[in-house]
Amino acid sequence: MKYWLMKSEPDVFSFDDLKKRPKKTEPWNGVRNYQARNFMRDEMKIGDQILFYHSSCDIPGVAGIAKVSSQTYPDITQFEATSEYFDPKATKENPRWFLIDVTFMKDLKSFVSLEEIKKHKNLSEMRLLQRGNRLSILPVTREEFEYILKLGT
DNA sequence: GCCAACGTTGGC
DNA sequence: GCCAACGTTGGC
Repeated sequence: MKYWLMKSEPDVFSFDDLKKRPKKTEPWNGVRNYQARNFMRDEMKIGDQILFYHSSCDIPGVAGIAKVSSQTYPDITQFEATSEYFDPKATKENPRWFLIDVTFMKDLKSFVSLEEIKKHKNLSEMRLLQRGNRLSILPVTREEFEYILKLGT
């Protein structure tokens, strides 16, 4: 099993929004970055655990725990001409963008802010903290995942 | 709103 | 295939 951190802007789609979805599940559509796509297409498997991270907001940080709940499949928004995620170069025979479904797994007792994460030496190697890392999906080690889980408990 | 970092695009 | 220009991300 692998561990991941997935960023979402809470104004657009927050951890609470995920909990309110039917089956507490959301297809992670709209990713248009190849590295992030490759993670979803090639590496993320059902049952992998996810730190659900709020970005571009007043207090960035990990809001809760989710999990991967589907195998990879094409992001349908790439075919929809009216979608903001429409990609004219993608075809159904040859889709360009893939995703997985994300499902709510559990709440944290307390939000683990980016500020808090930065205080802990054990987390200093996290890709999240490395310079210029703007990827919306990042791998996390088991140790980092468990450490953050503990901070939030 | 600023700006560093970096991905993408397109002309050559 | 290079690289300048441009766009986006995201913390501050």
